[in-house]
Amino acid sequence: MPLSEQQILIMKQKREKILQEAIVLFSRLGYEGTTIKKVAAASGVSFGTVFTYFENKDQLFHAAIVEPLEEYRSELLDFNPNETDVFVELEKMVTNHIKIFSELSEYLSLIVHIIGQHHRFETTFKEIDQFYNEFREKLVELITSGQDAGILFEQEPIHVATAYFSLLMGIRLNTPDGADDQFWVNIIPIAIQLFGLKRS
Amino acid sequence: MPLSEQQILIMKQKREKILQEAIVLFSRLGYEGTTIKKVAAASGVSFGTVFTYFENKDQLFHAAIVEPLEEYRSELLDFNPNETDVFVELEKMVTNHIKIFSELSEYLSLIVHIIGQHHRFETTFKEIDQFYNEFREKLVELITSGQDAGILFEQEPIHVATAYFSLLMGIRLNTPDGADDQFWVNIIPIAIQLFGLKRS
Amino acid sequence: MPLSEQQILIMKQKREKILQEAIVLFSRLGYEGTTIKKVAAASGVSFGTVFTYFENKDQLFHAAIVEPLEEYRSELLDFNPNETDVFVELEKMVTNHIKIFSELSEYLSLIVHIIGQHHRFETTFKEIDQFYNEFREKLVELITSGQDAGILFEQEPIHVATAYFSLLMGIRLNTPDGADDQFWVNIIPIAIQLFGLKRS
Amino acid sequence: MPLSEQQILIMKQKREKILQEAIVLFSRLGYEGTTIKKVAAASGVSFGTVFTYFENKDQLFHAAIVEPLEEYRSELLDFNPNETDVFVELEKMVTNHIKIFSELSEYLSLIVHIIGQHHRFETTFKEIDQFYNEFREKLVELITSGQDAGILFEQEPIHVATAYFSLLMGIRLNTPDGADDQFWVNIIPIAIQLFGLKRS
DNA sequence: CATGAATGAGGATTCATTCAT
DNA sequence: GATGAATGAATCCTCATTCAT
Repeated sequence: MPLSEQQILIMKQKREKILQEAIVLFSRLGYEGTTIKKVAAASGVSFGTVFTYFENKDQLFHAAIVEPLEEYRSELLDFNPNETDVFVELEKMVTNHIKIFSELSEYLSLIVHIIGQHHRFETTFKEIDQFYNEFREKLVELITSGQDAGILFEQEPIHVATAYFSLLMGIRLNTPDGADDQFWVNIIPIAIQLFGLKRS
Repeated sequence: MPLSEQQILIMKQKREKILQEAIVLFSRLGYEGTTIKKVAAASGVSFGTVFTYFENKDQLFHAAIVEPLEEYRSELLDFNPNETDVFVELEKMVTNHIKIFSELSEYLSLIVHIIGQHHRFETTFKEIDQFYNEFREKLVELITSGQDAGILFEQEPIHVATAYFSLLMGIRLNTPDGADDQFWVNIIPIAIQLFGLKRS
Repeated sequence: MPLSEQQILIMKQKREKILQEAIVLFSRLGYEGTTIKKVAAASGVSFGTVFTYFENKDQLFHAAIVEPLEEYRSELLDFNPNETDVFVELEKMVTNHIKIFSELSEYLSLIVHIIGQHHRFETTFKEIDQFYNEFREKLVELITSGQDAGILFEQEPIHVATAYFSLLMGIRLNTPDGADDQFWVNIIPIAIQLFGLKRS
Repeated sequence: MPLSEQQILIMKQKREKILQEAIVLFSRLGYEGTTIKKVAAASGVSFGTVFTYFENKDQLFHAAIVEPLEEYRSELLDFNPNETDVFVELEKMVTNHIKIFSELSEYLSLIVHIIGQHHRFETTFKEIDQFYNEFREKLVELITSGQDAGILFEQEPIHVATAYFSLLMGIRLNTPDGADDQFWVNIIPIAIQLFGLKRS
């Protein structure tokens, strides 16, 4: 007797709830600081139920990293590296990225947690690293376009891409969650400078 | 019976050794991942000896963060915000900072560990935050000098300072330990751009 | 709505299947090593179904011991203690017993498991013990017959019976499952010696 | 500062105490039925202390099997297979073996526990099996001597050895701990019969 | 009746901390 | 001061059992 659609939906939601709470806890308390007990309490399920949805703590952690990564991937890669008007595209892209990062909060702490301890979380780290490289490659294309079009100063594109991503991450890391929107808006032109936009 | 000078020296060295190994372990394995036993083994002292020098694990952790911070503080604040030739001072400063950060490695992971989890390590975090503010304030002075002298574009100085520090941290975080010196040299001009240097 | 005959048959078979697999698992893995999940998987039924047929794990365990015991009881007691030709009867009996024990394998491990831990499985142990006594009593009759007839040396019959049963059990226990038939045949005359058969 | 002799002695005794209690518990309750908590309580030490002396439960179990085995090995192998007077040697040996087995009690249940579940305790089982083979080989020598000397009937020696050991084990297994000495004495002549002693 | 999600008690193990030597 | 044995709280995980569907 298979589960009813209703049941399946409830289970999906329960799994999602556990995962969301796990992300928050992992990012605030780290891997060891987060206990299954805490995750269960935060999710409003019993201790054992966490294990119904995730085989073990490691797997929960892995899922907490990787599943949201997929969502962010498309959002962050949503720019056209071959756009003719590089200036406009760049501004649009940075604005978008800043917005995304400003809302990332908890999750980014988690990512940083992994990067900072990649020795420990190798498998998971690799997935992040792969996205990181993908992201930079697409940025390189855009930067090269801009340099070819004479809109950007000549700089090694990969280094610019690295610096740009690092800036986004560093700022998000150094900025308390409560920062107002204006702060993030102010950062936009500063970040754009990294690309070496020629001022007319 | 007072300890001989010899004794005191040996004890100082022992404490220092334990602290150094603790920094490495904490940064690689995180707070919970690091055990006193591991610290003792790495330092070549017995288990109980760690407690002779540090009251408990928390205190050891705190010391592992705060004590090196003092060293880095003076190194990082070693620039003159009122220098007449802002351009030269800026270049010197950035070069110096990049050098420091490129060598920071293990320790910075630790700092990031704390920042990412400031909820957990409040007291320790405050000390880092205080340095962070001090650093930015001094940068603001320099940036303002540059803007007043017409060498830098007008931008909100505090945001530039924030972005600059974030960039340093973000890059160090995203760069594997083995990166060669040339990489870091290449970052220098890109970082300088953040300050809005007018190109002639 | 009463169940159809068909239904009842299917259920009986299902119960039997579960019990058989439980016997195998209990004997290989012990009581705690055997989980309901494993039993369910081995029986091709779902987890909860096991509880449809057996109230709880203890009951399943008890059934796994006791139900086959009934089968073996009649097989093992199938000899005539008052037979005139004790020699023939003895040989027939031992041959039969050896055959039964050689095929017992898994199940006997289980019995031994209980005997070895009678403190834990008291109720179940008593059932085994009762059969043990019944078996020995009937053996005593046969032995007494033989001694009275002057075919067997005088020895305390109950001790001979005890030794005989112990031998059967000990051999089965010490012999790997794969032993060939010849081995078991070779044991027959050796076992018979226990009874003190006068050699002519 | 090394531990004092006094300390070392106390520790040795403590380890021995834990091991002894573990043997009793393992044999009464089986592997899973025995918990570290119970072992600790029975030994009068705290929970964590058990782990000071034994790395984990598996190791404790292994030690509980193997360490006494060494003691019993020499006791059980203490007979001369080349003795001229096989009859005397045989009687002496059996008497000795019966005595040992009668006192073995708890420990033998443990051995049986392993043998009955050799699938699960492979490494440990191998050590027992090795002793088993060693014991039978030495018995074979004695039996062969007896047959060569015309004192024993011709029977396949290895099978006799197997049956003899099985008898010892089976009896010990089927006999409650409280059995009086007389019972064991009575078993001696019955056991000797297995060897096929020619009656004069 | 069959299924399998939910629950939480119980078990092995780790580890910070204490303290006697 | 140095050592490491003793302790037990806290953690992850398993699993029997319940019960809604």
